[in-house]
Amino acid sequence: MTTQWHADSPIYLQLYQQVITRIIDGHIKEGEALPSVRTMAAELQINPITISKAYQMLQDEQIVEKQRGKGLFVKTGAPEKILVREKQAFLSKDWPQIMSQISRLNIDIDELLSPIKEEK
Amino acid sequence: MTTQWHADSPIYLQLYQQVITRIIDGHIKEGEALPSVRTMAAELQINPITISKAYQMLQDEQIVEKQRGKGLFVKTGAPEKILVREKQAFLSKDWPQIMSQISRLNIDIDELLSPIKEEK
Amino acid sequence: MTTQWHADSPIYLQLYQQVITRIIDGHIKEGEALPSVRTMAAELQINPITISKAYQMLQDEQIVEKQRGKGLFVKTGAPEKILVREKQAFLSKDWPQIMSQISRLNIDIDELLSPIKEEK
Amino acid sequence: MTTQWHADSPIYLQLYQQVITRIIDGHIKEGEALPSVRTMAAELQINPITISKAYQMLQDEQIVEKQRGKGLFVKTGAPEKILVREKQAFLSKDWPQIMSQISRLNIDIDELLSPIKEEK
DNA sequence: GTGGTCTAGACCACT
DNA sequence: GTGGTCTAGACCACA
Repeated sequence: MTTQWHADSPIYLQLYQQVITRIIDGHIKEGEALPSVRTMAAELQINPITISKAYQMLQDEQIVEKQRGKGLFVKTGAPEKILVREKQAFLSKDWPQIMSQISRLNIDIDELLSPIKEEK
Repeated sequence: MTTQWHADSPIYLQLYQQVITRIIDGHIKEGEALPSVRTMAAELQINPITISKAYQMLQDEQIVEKQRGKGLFVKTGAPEKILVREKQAFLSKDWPQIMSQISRLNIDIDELLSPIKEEK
Repeated sequence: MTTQWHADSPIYLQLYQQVITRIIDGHIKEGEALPSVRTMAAELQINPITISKAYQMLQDEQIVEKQRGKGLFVKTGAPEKILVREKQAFLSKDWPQIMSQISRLNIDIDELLSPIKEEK
Repeated sequence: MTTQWHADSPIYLQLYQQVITRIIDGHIKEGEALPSVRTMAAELQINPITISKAYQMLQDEQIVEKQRGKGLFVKTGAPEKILVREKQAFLSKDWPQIMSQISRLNIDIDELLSPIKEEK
């Protein structure tokens, strides 16, 4: 997991989001283990506490579970669960804001989408 | 200017964004004065320094100019300038991220847009 | 006296400096009157108090004197007096700072002066 | 960093200028950290917020970057960048004014420079 | 009246 | 430990 951090959001959140993404897209599968805090910390050159914070969030949200002495494992059903949750969040929170932003800036939606339509 | 603050971003930034919005939509016009720091502070029940911080940003970005002893005034050309700047920012930064998010979550674009199409 | 104000120094100081300059370069001569506060204020679209402040400085420095009921008049000997004073101030305060700035920025003096030498 | 404040410009600006100077002259090098806000505040007997204000300017100007939770570090390339910027500012803004001042006061340039020539 | 600066002290998020 | 934000209250320069 190679990464470049951007300054605007806390590292632990960026890391959290990355793990989420990798679970959704199948890079990390149900039942698989996450890299250990130490491994991760070494690889990403990051303070272990920061890693822990991200991992803690994943536990709090029931996405991974701790197996004592072994590490953290992706729970069964987690990928779908995440996908559904993120979709809902996007549709109910992000998208309305995006739409209002678009109309506020007087941007033409069709123009935004034309490149995509062409792909079809 | 009635307002409800949300916790996730600093007040001075929210205030800054609000002024920007009110300039874009024409509530505050070119050459007009912003409400004085003290007025604003009293009205919004906020520390004057917090207001100053927002106003300072607007000066730094050449959106507003100080007339010594009189107050802050919207510079001529500012509304268009802001609009262009925000549009560009949206198209080059926000929108690509939104698109990648949409494809990442495997969301159907037509579904997103159906409510809008119906408006037409 | 047509003028464009710049924001970085107070108007009354800019005005003061202008009068000084016009006395040095002979536009306003010994014994001549300054435009009245009111005239000046109307012409420059400036608060009369601001004009007064500049005029007061000129009185304090014995450059002009009040003739009751008539106005302010440039004292005899004022032009030379100013010239000497400003020269001294420049040589003892400004110039040393300029020199240190030049060396700090590692600027070549000859390069600065080449355009001038050519004039000769 | 020992300092004596002068009254005519705000402390945070003087501090800002000092840091700039120390970066140009190599006392603070690329990649190095600035003294922490608290350290500086204690050392200079100044309110931390005042320090922050100076540091904020340095960030806004891309001279220094924040490493979250670690402190502020001089960006690579910053020293040259600053030097170039300051030189340009001097040549395009300060120097012309100086020259006009010199001619206005009818000062002989060679006389100004004679002490320097002798150094050679 | 206007905005700008500074202090003292508190609280927060991040690493 | 780091910087960022906010408050309450004071003082100043400017018009």
